[in-house]
Formats: sequence, structure tokens, C-alpha cells
Amino acid sequence: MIGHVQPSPVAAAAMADDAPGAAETPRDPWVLDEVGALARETLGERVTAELRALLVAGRLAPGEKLSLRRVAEALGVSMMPVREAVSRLAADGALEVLPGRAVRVPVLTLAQFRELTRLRLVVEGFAAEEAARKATPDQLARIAAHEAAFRQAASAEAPDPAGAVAANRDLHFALYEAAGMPSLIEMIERLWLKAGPILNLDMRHEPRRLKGGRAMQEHEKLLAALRRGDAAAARAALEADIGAAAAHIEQTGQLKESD
Amino acid sequence: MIGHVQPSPVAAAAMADDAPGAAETPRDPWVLDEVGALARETLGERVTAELRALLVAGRLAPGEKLSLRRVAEALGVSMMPVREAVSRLAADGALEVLPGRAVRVPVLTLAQFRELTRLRLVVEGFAAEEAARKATPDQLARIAAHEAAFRQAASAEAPDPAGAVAANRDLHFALYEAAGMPSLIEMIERLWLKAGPILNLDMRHEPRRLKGGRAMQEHEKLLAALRRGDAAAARAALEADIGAAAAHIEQTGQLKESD
DNA sequence: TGTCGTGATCTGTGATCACAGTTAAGTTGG
DNA sequence: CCAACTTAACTGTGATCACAGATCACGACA
Repeated sequence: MIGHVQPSPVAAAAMADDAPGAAETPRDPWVLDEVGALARETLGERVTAELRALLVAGRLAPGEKLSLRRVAEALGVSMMPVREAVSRLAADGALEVLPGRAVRVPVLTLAQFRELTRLRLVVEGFAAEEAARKATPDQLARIAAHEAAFRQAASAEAPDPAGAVAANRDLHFALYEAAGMPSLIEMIERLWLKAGPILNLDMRHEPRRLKGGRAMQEHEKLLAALRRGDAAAARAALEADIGAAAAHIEQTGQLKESD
Repeated sequence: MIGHVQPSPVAAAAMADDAPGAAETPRDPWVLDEVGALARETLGERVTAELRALLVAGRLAPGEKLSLRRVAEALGVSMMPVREAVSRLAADGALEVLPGRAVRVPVLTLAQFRELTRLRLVVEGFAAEEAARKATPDQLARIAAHEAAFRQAASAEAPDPAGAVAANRDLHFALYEAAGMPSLIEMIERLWLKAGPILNLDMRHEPRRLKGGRAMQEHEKLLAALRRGDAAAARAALEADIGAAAAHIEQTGQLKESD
């Protein structure tokens, strides 16, 4: 149940119905017992994961309206699983259903965005501290790999916005995973779900922000801090990263003034 | 929480290029403007609220199994709204749906409970600091009232467990509300939803813990700190309150040993 | 020409039905 | 008397239908 889908390159194609292997009657202790219960993902969960990916990647713009029937048809499923997915995401505040109208991606107020940023500083900052204390060499290597991927996508002559967004997300969540606190990761995912649309939509539209290099600098500092187990420095670097991105968003003025 | 209706039915467009200075045509102040959109609570939301209340109050014990049809019949509604409610709560981790079996209240591992406690210390501690800085006299009075209610319910000759649980919850959330950060409150509600069953189920079964008075002491310190705007002291008192309760729970050993 | 009424169309919400899988009781065979 | 099998009841999941409310476009009236 905790198991979310691995951050994977977003392939938002139609979801084909592949028949999952039927469970064979387990008689004796067998080799296949180790593979555990094969994740019989329900349709609703798959739709939820799909929409989540679209949201954090900024491919659904704030204010964009969704229709249950349209989404259902696009994904090749009935309206039912979509309802469930939208219900969950609406409960998380990642979507909002207006009374009689439609369901849409929330448009954040400036105040709401600032609150979200403050919460991110508190929560993700804590995660960075914890990761600096407990990260294993293996986890550090994974973080470094994503950092390299981000640098490549961001500093290339022709920046790859989508790739940079994905690498940035993978880098951050590899860091948070190193903290070893599943509920903390869920909390952060929820924050990203809310802030993702503006943050990454913007990065998609203004790829030159990437070349500014501020994010890369902080990522580098972060990695160095992690390697020497410096919790305070890791937190500072992450806070600088978050703060810089938030400041840029506020400059663009894509946020609603008030409610 | 979600339902907001735009006051103006006319100017809802302008999503792409919106000039911030564009003022609406001022209509005459109409009497009916004051009556806001009457809260058309959907059935699913009401069921969700009902189950949430039952969970945080500890009236649904960990491991207890629920049946969609049973709950639907008990609440006098169809199975549909219950499905939606369970979907949301399951997405929050407040309930869990086992693959082919039933839906039940999660039984926390010791490790999970400790992680939850740490997160509560971080998040609710931050909320206490913020509240100490920003609480208005009105909000302080409300917190004090709940503190008095808790003291009465806990220190009476015949302790009132249900009343104490409710007063304790009201006290805490009045505090968090004083921080003025809606998303923060949602975050804390989610944490309480997960920890509520064990915390309050125990308080219900062991009312003598109330008479120990540890909670009352910390509540008193907390209130004093709030009144003099001492953020650090407020955080310390709240952390002591949370820590004491958590330590008691761990002693009782109602938690699963491992996964 | 501007404004309001009116109908078609689309929205989410709720109910009912069908189905595969699991659980638990009932029953049979040893 | 106990174990294993069979069957019946119940589980969540998904699909389909019905319905009130909202949106939008077109047309009538002033």
C-alpha cells in the first residue's frame, strides 16, 4: 500500500490492458514465494499514479479543467476508476472539484504558495538532515547519478526541460528516501503534488532558468554535505535550492493575488 | 474546505494573459451577496468526515475490519459514498485495503509509530512556534477554554475519557489554527488520522493515565508560553506533551513488533 | 444593439447490477 | 475425532444507468 510507483520517465500513453499472470496454487515452499504477492494494481490506483505523474511533472497546468468522462476515454477505462483517482487527489488538494462545475487543477494564491514553500523548507529540510546522517554509500551513489543527469539536462547547449524536471524530481526523492522514513516521503509527495504544477510548468516554459545554474550549485553543495555527513549544511543547501526556485516563481507572477 | 464559489459569474476567463489591473464592472451592492454559497456537502464528504471523526477519536480500533456494505447500511446511504470515503482515507493511510480481503484500520508497527511521532514533533512543533508568534488574544482565549475543558474532564473524580479526548483534540487544533497555515493543519490532521486510533483508543481504555497529570502540566506550560509569545518554550512544551503520550503508548506494547 | 429567457449538452453524484476472488462455515471421508 | 474438501456467503472492483445542476449557445424581445 505504501508502494508508490517508481519515478519513471513519464510515458502518458494509453494504458493497455495486459493480463496479469494468474496466481498459481502454492503447494510447497517454492522459489516463487520470494517474489511476493505480485502487485495486483487496481485500475483506480493506476489512474491515480498516472494523474500524479502528470501533476508533479507540470504537464497539467493550474486552472486546467478535467472531465471524468474525457479522462476515462483517453485512458481507455471506465469512468469509475477515474472517479476514484480524482477523489483521492482531491482529498490531497492536488485537484479540486468545484460544486456543480468540473474538476480542475487548483490555482494557487500567492499566500498559499508561500505557505507551501515554508512547509517545504521545514519538512524537506528535516528530511535532508536525516538523510545526511543515515545515507548509505549506495544511496549516495544513486543521488549523485541523478545529480549528474540533472546537470547534463540543464547545462546542455539545448536544454531538455522535461528531462531536467524528471531528473530534479528523482534527485530530490532519492535524497528523501535516504532518510528512511516512508511517511515522511508521503508527506513530501503531497507537497510536491500541490506545488508541482506551477513549479514545473514554469521550468518547462522558461528553460533558460536552468542555465542560470543556481539549482546546480545548490545540488552540488548538497551532495558534498551529504558525503561528509554534515546535516546542517545539507539542510542549508536544500533550503537554498527550494528558496531560489520559489523566489523565481514569485517573480513571474503567475499566482493569484488573493482568494 | 474545498468548496469555494467565485462570487462573480461573469469574469472567470482570462487564464492565459490576465492583466492584474483589470477591474470588474462594479455592480450594485446586492443584499444576497452576504449569504455565501450554502454549503452543499456531498454525501461522500459527509461519510468521510464521519469516518475521520471515528478514527481520530479512537473509536475504530487498529485491526478492526470494515465492510463497505455494512458501513453503508449503518449510515443509511448507498455503497457509493462509502467507497469514495474509504478511497480517500486509504489514500491518506488512515485505512488500508488488503488485496482481496477487506478494508481495515491499519495496525502500526513500532517503527512506524516512532516515525509518526518524530514527524509530529517536527511538524506540530513548528506549528506551536508559529502560533506563539502570531496568536491573537481571541485565539488564545479559545485555546485556554479548551485547556480548561480538558483539565475538567481529566481531573474530575470520575474521569470522562471521551470528553478528555475531544477536549485534547480541540485544544491542539485551536493551537495549530493560530498558526494561520491551512495546509499545515491538513498535514497535522493526516498525522492524527494515522496515530489517532492507538493514541486515543488507549486513553479510552486507560483513563487513569489522565490523572497522572503529565498532559495537564505541559498544556499549562504551553499556554503560558503562548501568552508571552515564547516560541521556543511553546515548542518545548508541546514536544514534551507529544513525547510523554508516545512513551506511554510504547510501554503498553500494543504495537506490532515488525512488519 | 443589448439583454434576458430557454433549450440542448455536459458536468459530477448516487444507485444498482455483475463478477472474480477470498473467507468461513458445512459436510464428507478417513 | 480430526483433517480435507466442497459449497455458500461475502468481499472490493468495475460498469452502466438515472438524475439534478451548471454551462453555453442560440434566438426572441425591448
